[in-house]
Amino acid sequence: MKSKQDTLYVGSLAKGLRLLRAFDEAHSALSLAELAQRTGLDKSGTQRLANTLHIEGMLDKDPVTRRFRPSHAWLQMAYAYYWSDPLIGQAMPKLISLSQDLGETVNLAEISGDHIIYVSRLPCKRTYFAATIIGRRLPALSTSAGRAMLATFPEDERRHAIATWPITQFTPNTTLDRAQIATSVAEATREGFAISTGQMILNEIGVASPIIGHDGRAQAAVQCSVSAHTWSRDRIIAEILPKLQDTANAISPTFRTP
Amino acid sequence: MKSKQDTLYVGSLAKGLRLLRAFDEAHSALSLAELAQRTGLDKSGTQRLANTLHIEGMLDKDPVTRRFRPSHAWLQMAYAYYWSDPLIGQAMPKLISLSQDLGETVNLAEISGDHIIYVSRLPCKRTYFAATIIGRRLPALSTSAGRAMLATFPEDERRHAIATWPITQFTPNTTLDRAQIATSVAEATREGFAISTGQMILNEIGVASPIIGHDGRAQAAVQCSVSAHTWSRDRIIAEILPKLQDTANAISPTFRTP
DNA sequence: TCTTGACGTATTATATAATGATACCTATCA
DNA sequence: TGATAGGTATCATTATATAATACGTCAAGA
Repeated sequence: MKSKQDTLYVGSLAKGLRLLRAFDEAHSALSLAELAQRTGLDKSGTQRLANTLHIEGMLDKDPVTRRFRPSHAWLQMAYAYYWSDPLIGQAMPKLISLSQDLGETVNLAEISGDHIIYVSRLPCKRTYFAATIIGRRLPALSTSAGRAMLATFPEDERRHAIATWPITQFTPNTTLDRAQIATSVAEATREGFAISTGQMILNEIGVASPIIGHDGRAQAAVQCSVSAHTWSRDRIIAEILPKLQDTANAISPTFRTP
Repeated sequence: MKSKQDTLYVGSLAKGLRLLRAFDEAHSALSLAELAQRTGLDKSGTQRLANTLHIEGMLDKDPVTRRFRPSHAWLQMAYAYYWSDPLIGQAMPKLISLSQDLGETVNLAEISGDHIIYVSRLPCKRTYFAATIIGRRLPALSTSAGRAMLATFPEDERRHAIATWPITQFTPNTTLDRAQIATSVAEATREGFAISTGQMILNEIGVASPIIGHDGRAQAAVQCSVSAHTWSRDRIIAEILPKLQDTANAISPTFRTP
């Protein structure tokens, strides 16, 4: 086995993390054998690592099926994350007000490489499960929040991102044409917000307004998801957007004081 | 250094987890030295472990202050947790309806040893930060949710818990007298719900209704937090409780089908 | 009822990979 | 300018993780 950068790199720890990452939406409870298969580790190693994680309280083990599952510790990690994110403390009360005001689902998204990640979600309507829980990562180019943020980046960076960042087709309407995305982002640069339709799920419209940092770049965006059945583009711009932008702007100034 | 259970236990992995656990609400960004101090590991070890976690994307490193912070991966872990919790998928849409219906903050709590942990939170009003984020662990005996769940346990277990589980004084009103807690839990056993005042924060009232599993024990509870300034005990029981219990009951049956 | 195979668990000899001491570098402050 | 503290890099040593193997258990199929 190879070390990525010898001597400052602890392989066993990295392997343990591989086990943790083996769990996702499609793999919520894994047997030892599945764990071994998904991580590419051998049986013995998986056994030892999984046992260690179990003893340390990172994995629960069903006493009858012998399957491992994420433990409550995984939620505590989110808790610790929230305290460490300089944005979230500022944003939270304002997002709550906004969601109550709009009566629609409000999200806070941050950029995470070439994806966005939903850091906070305040669902107001029944939607599909994945839209109600935090930590979801989506290709930035396919989301209103991602486009709104990207729109604040320097032009060359923007162009590079549009050309290279990944796109996954979620619905028949997911925009795969990068030229079209470029248009959408350019519009967002001009207008200061992004709007997208049916990218993740059909008949869902997303609007997003960037939260601008001290350097002019957005690290985050306030986003709102509504149903196309009850909302038109014009009405969104007239009724939702102003409040959305006010909220985003209200969060911006205090972010990372210089 | 000693292994807890020789040979099936990987010490380096466990130490790496110690680093992760060093982050909490009071320690959101740690320098190498602080990390070493908080984990009790030596400088070299901390360096290697922290580096590994950084390379693997578990810790972000501020390039200027050189401090480590939880990365977005910590939120992804919460995401994976949600898919693995058999209760949450059932509960989520019903909790959303409830919170919209009540216009008050609704939480889903689960038992976690002698604590409760908030698994889902739907804040509807501005409150203190910690009440808006998931993953918070609180002593079960000091919370309405904890008492509501405990109330469904067999009597000897209940008695043992009341006698031994930890209590932390958060406010001047936090009940420290275990006899009083016993009374409160007994009442919850009779009535099928628990109500508590000013345990975590002054002028906050919590009501909780247990979600009963197939074995008659509650693994979770639906909880609602309101302000004592606008709500009386009687009005809570008249207006909030019925809906709260309906929701809890609606979640129960499908939980862990036999 | 016996055979087979898949899976979880336990043991052990071996050498790899984690270790911790030490030295180096870079800031900050007196 | 010198001293201190904190971060970074190097290296010999052996403790510790490893992978092979063997054992136990259960369920399916013949």
